[in-house]
Amino acid sequence: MKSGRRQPDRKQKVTLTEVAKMSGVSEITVSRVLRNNGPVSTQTREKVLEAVKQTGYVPNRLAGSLASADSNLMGVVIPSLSNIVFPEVLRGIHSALGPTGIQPVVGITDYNMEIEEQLVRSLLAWKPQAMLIVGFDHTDATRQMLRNSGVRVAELMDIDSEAIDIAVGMSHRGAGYDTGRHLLERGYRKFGYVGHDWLSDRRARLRFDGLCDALNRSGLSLVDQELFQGPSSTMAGRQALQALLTRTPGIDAVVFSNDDMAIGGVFHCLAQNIALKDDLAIFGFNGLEIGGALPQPLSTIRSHRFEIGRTAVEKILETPVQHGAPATINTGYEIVVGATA
Amino acid sequence: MKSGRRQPDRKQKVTLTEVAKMSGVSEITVSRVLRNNGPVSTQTREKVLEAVKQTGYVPNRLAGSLASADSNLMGVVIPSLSNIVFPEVLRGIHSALGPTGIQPVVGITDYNMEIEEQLVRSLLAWKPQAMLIVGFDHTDATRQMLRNSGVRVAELMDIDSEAIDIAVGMSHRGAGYDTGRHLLERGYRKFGYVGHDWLSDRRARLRFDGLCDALNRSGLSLVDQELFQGPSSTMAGRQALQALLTRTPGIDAVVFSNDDMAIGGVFHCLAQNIALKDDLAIFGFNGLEIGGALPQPLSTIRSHRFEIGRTAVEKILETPVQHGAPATINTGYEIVVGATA
DNA sequence: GTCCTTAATGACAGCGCTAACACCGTTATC
DNA sequence: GATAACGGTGTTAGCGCTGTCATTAAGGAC
Repeated sequence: MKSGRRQPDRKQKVTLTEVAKMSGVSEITVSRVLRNNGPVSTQTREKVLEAVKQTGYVPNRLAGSLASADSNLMGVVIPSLSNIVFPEVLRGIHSALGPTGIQPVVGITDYNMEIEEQLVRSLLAWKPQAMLIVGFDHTDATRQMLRNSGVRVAELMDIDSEAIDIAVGMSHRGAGYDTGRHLLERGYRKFGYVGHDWLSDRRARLRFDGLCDALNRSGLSLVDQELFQGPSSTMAGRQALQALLTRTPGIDAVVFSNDDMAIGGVFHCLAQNIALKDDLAIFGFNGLEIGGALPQPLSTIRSHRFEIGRTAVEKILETPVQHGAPATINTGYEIVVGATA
Repeated sequence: MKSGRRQPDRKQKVTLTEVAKMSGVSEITVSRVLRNNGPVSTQTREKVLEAVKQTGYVPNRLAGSLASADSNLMGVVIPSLSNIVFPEVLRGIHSALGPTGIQPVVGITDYNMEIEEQLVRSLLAWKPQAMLIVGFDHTDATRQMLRNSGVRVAELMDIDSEAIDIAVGMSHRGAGYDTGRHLLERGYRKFGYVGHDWLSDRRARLRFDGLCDALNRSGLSLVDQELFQGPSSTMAGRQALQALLTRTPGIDAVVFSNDDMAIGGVFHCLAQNIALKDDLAIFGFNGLEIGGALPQPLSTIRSHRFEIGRTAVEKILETPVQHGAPATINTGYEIVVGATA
């Protein structure tokens, strides 16, 4: 038992030292074998690998990363997992991370900037290779920390503001605007809006602004709107549409804050025998798979959530440190014509 | 510039040493202040905090964890993010982890046991506090590593096999069986099944087995089944139901592998004017929110995905090391009667 | 044979932090 | 007034690994 003053039985069971002793070489040689780094004879390599197998040695990355100042972790900060879009972004991140051996450490802010700050602080403590974070709404302290960290930072989803380092996403204002144009071109004139909590979803707000903008330019404005306090959901969309139509008859097109809500709207129409598109146009946002499987495919805008995650990781790994000028990558969006508008 | 042989500009910018010097105390005192650990006078504490603020010091957890053999990381291994249930489990995990300051490190296996092994290996290298992993299908090496690691291991979702340490989930066999009983009691007799890839979804297979079991005990068996090669999706469910009904008319109840698929089935019926429940019963699994928002709420079984994640973390944090006997926690399920069966 | 290069290995210091113990001065205890 | 107890602080020695340089042996060039 070696132990100096430390507990004899700390967590670590087998260390490099043991493997080195067993295979009759130095620690650094074992390290070289394991990392495939530096010249090692085939003989030695085999001896070492044999010893590794025998001992069941598991390297300690904490020690490794500390010694080499290179952690192979990536911080990921997202507001929520309830909204389907973020798991999809995560998928994209994972897909790009797969081959690199980098592991994501995920934090959830619940749309709270204080929690986000806290989270960024503790993620940076792991000396991550890079940080991915959703949106532009951060406290000054958060922005400060991210800038000072020196690691690459990607702000995801949105490109309507200036990035700390790089931003990867699409213009939500533009999407809202194009939604309005699309519906106007199809002859709709009496617009309603059904949305969810704006405080937490700044991007929904941007789309709303874009929509209003498009209407205004045609001398129109929203006839009525219904905002649901809380996260978006199908049920909320269904109920909100009912409320809206009851309060304000005559509306011929309703734009929803996203597909979840819009599908709820579709369900309301199905239940009430309201003819989609003819009696009432319904328009969503996101382009979820389920919208395309509806009896009448949902008219919506497809955002490229998976690509946002993947692209961000790819871009960030190209250059390991922050270069001066912030950049923006537009992953775009496209209108899905569908059959509900 | 201190630097010995190392690069003068490694990643770390400000260290404890700097903060200590600036505030005129020793490193350990700074450490104590920052960890709120050990007695420190208010005066000293303030001096230190001031210096921390001035320097923008960010602790290095790699070093801290190495020194204290205690990492505050938790490994999480899930098969996929495409299937909505796993993000919900993740939510549960996050919710329980929130107050503890432990960060999850997430790995995705894509339902591949080799990748899983690889992933477990590299997650264990971070000396996590515990490991959460979905299901019981692991390679021997994976099981070995998990057992030897000494850290708590929770296997999630399923409780139909013996756990390495603890299992948290529900009986999928039982859910399938109860689905069958429920439909039989309602007088359905000609059963069809629509499912997705069994290779990747062992739990769907267990439910299927349970269903068949229930039918057999009533002297019945499936009339026909349609398996979709690939991940579950609403569109797949819709198309598969169509195929099934075309091939085998006269079926009066179809059990789907999950709600995604079942909702696709509902959409098919809506599009074809097939009267749900009367002409054809549709039954899902999961109890997704959207099923309840349909014009006719989906009949299904609610699994407690969020609770599985939360409970697993809570249980695992109660006792920090593996105790001998494997345990099982049943989070249960319940039938949601709905209006489609 | 000399010089140079390259492959293979090792010695050593140190990454940034914390556990363990030691120490000092002050106050409480009798 | 001696002893104990405690708050507050520092010294020291690592945690387990890898970067850097040194060393040896084995070829190749000429």
